Amino acid sequence: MQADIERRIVDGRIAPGDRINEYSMAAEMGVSRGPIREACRALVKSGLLEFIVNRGCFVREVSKKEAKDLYTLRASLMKLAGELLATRITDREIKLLSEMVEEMTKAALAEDFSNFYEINRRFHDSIVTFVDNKRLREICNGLDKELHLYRSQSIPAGLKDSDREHKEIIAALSSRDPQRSGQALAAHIQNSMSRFFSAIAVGQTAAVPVAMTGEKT
Amino acid sequence: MQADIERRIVDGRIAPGDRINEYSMAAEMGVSRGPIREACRALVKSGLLEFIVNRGCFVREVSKKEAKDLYTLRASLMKLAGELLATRITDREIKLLSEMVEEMTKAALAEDFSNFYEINRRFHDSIVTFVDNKRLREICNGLDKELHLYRSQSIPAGLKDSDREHKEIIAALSSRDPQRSGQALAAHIQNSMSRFFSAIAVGQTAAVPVAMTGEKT
DNA sequence: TTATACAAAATTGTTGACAATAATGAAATA
DNA sequence: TATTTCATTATTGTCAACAATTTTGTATAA
Repeated sequence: MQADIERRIVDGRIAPGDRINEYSMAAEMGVSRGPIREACRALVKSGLLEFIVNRGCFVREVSKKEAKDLYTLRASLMKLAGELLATRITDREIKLLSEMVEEMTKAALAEDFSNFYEINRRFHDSIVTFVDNKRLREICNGLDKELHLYRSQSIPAGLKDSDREHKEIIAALSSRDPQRSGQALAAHIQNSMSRFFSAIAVGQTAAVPVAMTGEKT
Repeated sequence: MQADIERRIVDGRIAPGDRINEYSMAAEMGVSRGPIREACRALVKSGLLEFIVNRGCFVREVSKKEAKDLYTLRASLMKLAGELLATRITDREIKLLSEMVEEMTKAALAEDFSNFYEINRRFHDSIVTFVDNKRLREICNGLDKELHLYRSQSIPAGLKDSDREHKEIIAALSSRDPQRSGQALAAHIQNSMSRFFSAIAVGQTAAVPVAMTGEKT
């Protein structure tokens, strides 16, 4: 239920700014409004929805400033994840991560972006899972979903750089060096942010007609 | 409504492990079960309640391992807060923080622990507020509340050390040195954790009769 | 034409009732 | 006595209806 609404938000079927109409949503899902309202309260707390009394729940519109703040947070937490994981990661876990990076390399070559992004998501989730700090994982995944609200119209950019950074993350974790691992992960998130904002900036200047067909800046 | 239930949990009127009886809670608050259920869904997402289908919501029981994980997270985020704040803090903000520390010093001398903790809470909230990263603030305050579930029976301990660390935080922020500020805040949280677990350990060995009058380990 | 006032419709807020499930306690059995 | 079975009770899950509020559309006036 909650996961269902979440999916609709994350994959863009409901766009930022849209209101969740309790009645329609309930009808679509074949339930009454009660469960919908309950699910929405949880999504508000997790940052995907905004709630205005007597007006309802709206899909969050994440501003550029907020997106930067979220990236900063995420970079800091992934740094922590790297530091903690370096001293406890198992060979098996390194192998699993390596395999994902290999798959991503292939997907990048095949220009299969949606597959790349899905593996990428799993890659980052695996890292925070291996750290074995439940709340860290929840928060990181929450931030990722929130950022997705901003990135939704994301342009695939810098896959080659991303790939190189993934390999450095694996190397750092394999060396079991906390500092290097933390640094590798923090840098990767910060670079992702840079790449994303660069891609956006290009889109704004070079592709104005497209950008003006209904998107928000 | 949600804040009301939250208060009951944080100040211990409802203890960890207790179930939220929707009907009684609704009656106590003079509303029906709907709004109570909605509020509880939010509190589940924020980590204060645990939800089991067909059995209801229970106040989280935070294990020692989880408490350590939360402290680790909080230390890392407060470090980030220090790093970010150092380069943007205003003289006025430094003054406000200094005043709180002074008040805490007084409260510590007067052995007014509840007052000390309230100012301490405001002190830490002010720091994350001044950083101007909304989500960082929300997460830090959330972690604090969650930790409160574990610390609820907290023994006042190391107020003098805590006071000294607060002064170093002020000094570090005043010097506008990101590294030093981050370090001061991270150390403060880590030391808080150490002090707390030491106090707990003492209670377990030296004060067993007291510890056995109904508390949980 | 624009602005305002007001009625109608849509939507959220809240409730009480009923269904489904789990917890409790008493009776029957070993 | 201890254990199991089963009916009773308590509690959560869901719903549909109504109240309160906001939004929308229309008619009126400047």
